[in-house]
Parts: sequence; C-alpha cells; structure tokens
Amino acid sequence: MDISPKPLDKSFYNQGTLQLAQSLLGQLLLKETDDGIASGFIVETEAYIGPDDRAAHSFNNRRTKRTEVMFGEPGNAYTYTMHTHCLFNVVSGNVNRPEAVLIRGIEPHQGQDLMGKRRPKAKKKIQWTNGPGKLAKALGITMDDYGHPLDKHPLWIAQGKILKDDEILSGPRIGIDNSGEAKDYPWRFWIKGNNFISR
DNA sequence: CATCGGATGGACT
DNA sequence: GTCCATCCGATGG
Repeated sequence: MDISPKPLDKSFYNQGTLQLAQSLLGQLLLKETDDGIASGFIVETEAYIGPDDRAAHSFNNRRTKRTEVMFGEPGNAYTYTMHTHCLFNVVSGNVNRPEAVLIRGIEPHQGQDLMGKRRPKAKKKIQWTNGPGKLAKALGITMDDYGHPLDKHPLWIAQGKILKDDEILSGPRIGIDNSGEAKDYPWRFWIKGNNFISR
C-alpha cells in the first residue's frame, strides 16, 4: 500500500515567482531514499527573479551549466553547491525566464529519526532544518537531484497546510549584501511565528 | 593558468 | 564576534 502524499500537479508551478514563493509556504517537501521517506513543511522561502535581480545566479540571463535548469520548465529542482553545502530551489517562471524559489526552512514531519541521524552535529531538533543547507542534508537532497521534476518520486512536493494571508510575513533576503539595490527587495517569505525560520 | 568570491554551516575566541 | 572547509563560476594574465 502506498501511503506517500500525492505530488502537487505540475500546473501548480505555473504562477508568478513572488506568488509561488508564498504558495510554497505550508506545502510538504518529501525525499525518499533507500533509508526511507523524510519530509517537512516549507516555512521559509526566497524568490530569485533573473535576469533583472542582481542577487540571482541567472542575473543578466547568465546561462551556465549550473543555471541551465532555470531556463527550462518550472517545477524542476535547481540544486547548487554553496561552499560545502547543497542548496535546494524550485524552478519557476516560463521557459527562458530563469527564476527560482530557494527553500530556506522546513518543519520536520515524516522520518524524523532519519533526519536526526543525518544531522549528527545538531544539538537540538531546531537545528536540523532551520537553514537551506541544513534542510537539504536532513532530507538527503544532493546534486544528484539537479533538474528533477518535483511532481515525481523520489523528490516531490505535496499539498500541506493551507495558510491565511496574515500568517505570511516578508522581508529582505539573507546573505546577499553585495547585490546592490536587490539586497533590499522584500522577496523573503516565512510563516509567522514558526520555529524553523533560519533567522 | 591563478585568484577571488559566495543565496552556508560549524568550530572556536 | 572570527575563521575556514571546499567547490563552481567569473575574471585577468
């Protein structure tokens, strides 16, 4: 019997990136490996809207092996390495619109024993998934997931909690101080009062 | 080729 | 607060 939550339809990703960044809040992100399923509710996101966003890897339509997937269909995984870590994004925007939503925080749901094992250095549960590199590690997301369609096993997004508008807050994005005007754009979104916000 | 700088996290002072 | 692991892409010679 398959009890895994059903993926959201691909059409879900066909909405503006700022709106998608908010729509993703509360949704369930799942990854299945040989060790089992681990999942969590998305609680913090950031929108990156190339080519006009200095903070986006796709700024100025910069097209490389790394950013290539952003130029394709929305609803695929954009993973990249930041120093020693893998970060996970949801590709948005139509073909040739290189936009994405970075997932910065999740609230652990299924497979919490597995997540704890994957985060041996975390002293507290809160540190398992309150940051983009942390949650990728906890879920077992790696560069092997680059380009994976998010409506399919083994990495997918399913319907989670329905939020009210007043539960969503926004503010400037994290870690992009050298991005000129773009550093102040309020393109970071999070669920009010949630414990698994990165900061 | 060399060098530099990150959409980070963890260890340490 | 500081330092650094370790990789990819940008830039300059």
